[in-house]
Order: sequence, then structure tokens, then C-alpha cells
Amino acid sequence: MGFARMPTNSESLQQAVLQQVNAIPRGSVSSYGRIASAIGYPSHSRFVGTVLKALPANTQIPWHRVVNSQGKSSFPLGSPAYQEQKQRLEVEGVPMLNGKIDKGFMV
DNA sequence: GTAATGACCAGGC
DNA sequence: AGCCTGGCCATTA
Repeated sequence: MGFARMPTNSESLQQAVLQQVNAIPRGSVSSYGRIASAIGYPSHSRFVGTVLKALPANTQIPWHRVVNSQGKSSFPLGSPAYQEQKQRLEVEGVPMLNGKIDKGFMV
């Protein structure tokens, strides 16, 4: 008898992560840890990063709305990904200074 | 199979 | 504010 896949496999977790990221409202920001907690796996903050890293360059998922718990971008200052994130956030009204956004924008 | 890696986090200093 | 440490856990080598 084929065991139905348990809901703890990484595919469902990945879907859950993407769903959460997708749910972040425009002009707001969340964190890796918050996403992890939201899907019921508070110790999987690193996994959230793993999922976002695997996204294709042309994705519609708003990965730019995810920063770390300190409100800082995970990318090195000045790197292409950093510039992209900063620009996208500022278009939405979330200023980024020195790689950091105001925590008041965090959901 | 083991070892290293990383878009993390909380706490300590 | 910064830097370090230990813990975390899927992915990758």
C-alpha cells in the first residue's frame, strides 16, 4: 500500500513558504523567521532562505519583501541582488538605508 | 554514508 | 551600534 506522502516533506513546506511570501502585502516586509513560524515550523528560518534562493530570476514571488529579523537585507551591500531589493522596496514606499529597513514596515 | 554550506536567529558581550 | 557563539536543519558536495 502506498503511503500517502506525509505533510512534512520539503515539497509541501516549500509551497507553504511561497504561499506565505506571496501573502506579504505591498509596502510591507516580513522576515525569514516570521515566515517559518507562520507555516508552523519556527526552527526552519534557514529553509525559508533556501527556498527563496532557488527561485528563478523571473519569478513573480515578492522575495524582496523578505529580510532578516533585524530588518536587514541578506545580500551584501552594493551587490546586484541588493540593488534590486532596495529599488523594489523603495518603489513600494519602503526606504532602505545601508541595507536596512525600518522595522515599522514589518508585518 | 559523512562533512560542509547557508537569502537565519537569539543571546551575550 | 557591532562582533562572536551556539543552535538550527534542508541542501549540497
